[in-house]
Amino acid sequence: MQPTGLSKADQAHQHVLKGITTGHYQPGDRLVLSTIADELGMSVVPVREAIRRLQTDNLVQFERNVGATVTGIDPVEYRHTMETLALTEGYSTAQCAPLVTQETLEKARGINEQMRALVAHDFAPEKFTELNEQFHSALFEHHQNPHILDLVHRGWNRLAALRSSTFSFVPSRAISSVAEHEELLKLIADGAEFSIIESAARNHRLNTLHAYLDHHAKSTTIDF
Amino acid sequence: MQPTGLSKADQAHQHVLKGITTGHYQPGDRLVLSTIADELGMSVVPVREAIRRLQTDNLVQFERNVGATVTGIDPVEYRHTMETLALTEGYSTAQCAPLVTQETLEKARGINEQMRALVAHDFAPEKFTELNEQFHSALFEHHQNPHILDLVHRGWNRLAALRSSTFSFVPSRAISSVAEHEELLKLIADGAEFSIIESAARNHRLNTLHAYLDHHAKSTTIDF
DNA sequence: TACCTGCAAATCGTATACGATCTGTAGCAG
DNA sequence: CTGCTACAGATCGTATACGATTTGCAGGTA
Repeated sequence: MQPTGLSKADQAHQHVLKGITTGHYQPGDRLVLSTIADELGMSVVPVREAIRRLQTDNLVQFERNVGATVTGIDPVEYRHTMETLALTEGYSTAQCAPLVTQETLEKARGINEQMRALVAHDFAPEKFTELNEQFHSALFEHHQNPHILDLVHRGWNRLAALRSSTFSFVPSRAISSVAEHEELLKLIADGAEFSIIESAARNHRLNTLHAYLDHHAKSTTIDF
Repeated sequence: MQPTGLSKADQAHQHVLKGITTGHYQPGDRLVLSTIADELGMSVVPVREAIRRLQTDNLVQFERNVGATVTGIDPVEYRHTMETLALTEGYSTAQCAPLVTQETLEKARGINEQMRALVAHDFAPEKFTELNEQFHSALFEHHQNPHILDLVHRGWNRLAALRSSTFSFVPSRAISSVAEHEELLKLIADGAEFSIIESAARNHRLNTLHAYLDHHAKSTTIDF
């Protein structure tokens, strides 16, 4: 075999992570160690390690002597995740702004135009969310602080796992989102100062969150 | 035995974490699974899990088929850690500000006075750092978002592990620090708005970082 | 019917055993 | 003396086996 193929624990990690993000494992599903081990043709030990890694990312809940379940779409959890992402991504975007090249700027504009077209014609929440991630990735991906970059990635992973794309529930938010993207790009292109860009990027995400919360408040009586 | 004592993996985790924060394990030390397992009278499996957990917190570095070492005092890592903590703690402090009770405020003032006394009389960096953590904990501990609170805690853990208390290298920073604490308390007591408190708390930590960087730049020729 | 008791199945937690990989060193060739 | 090779020790990676805990259900009792 290859001298440095991934360790089995890594394989298991990727497998389960993919299963969660693609929706093969639905929130609430149980993740039985032995079952997954059989599927991958390995013993339970590496699988166990993979599950625990996912646990620290809050992608699965783990109860001792009972087992692991995929973390559910708890509205409270959604709020916490979005808030954390607003914080980290906002900072990250602001700090990367001076480093954004003309080329990257163009790329981001292109993605945003695709999003605009999608909104106008046949809106598909999943595709929109995917483009949305690409758009933001382009703006923060070159962050110099690996810790913060890692936090941003974890946030996106968690959102993907929740599959609770706000745009599914609140399509109208997509329009504002595209407009805010354009504004953000303008700020970056103009070389706006750090705090301006940070709060723009942060509020952009918080606005999406609030759109969801407003929508949710109308469809349930439970206040959270 | 107790029906639900900690699992051995948890015991191992706590043991090694404590070893790192207390300095029993120094940065750069190797953490050999079998050795630790013997010390704790358990097999290597739980120890392995504990080490990997510490790895995701960036407290140890792990190389496949080689082993784990305690993360060293890399100035670059220190900067990244402090920057991340500035971000998360600043936000956390700002969001908790409206919830801070009169009682908590008094407690924080008391701690800060102890710090002031320490600076005036026999300055001890370790004690000062400990009080510093207590001071800030009081202000953010009731944060509603567990994700962010967790990030703050991880930051502090990492700092404790690095043991690279800025105040050891730059004692003069301690004086400014106490003054900034007082300012921060005043802002909270006066009910200053969110962004004011956030940037005050963030900059307070960044100032400590910069004090360290300036000091370090003078004592080495390596620019980073 | 409602509730308690006890057993059995499922599942996780850990120990032990063995194979895989890396690192350092001793020995040999040039 | 220098550089390469081969071997031995150390350490991790994983499989297998067994014990511990939880859960659910069946059966009995009030």
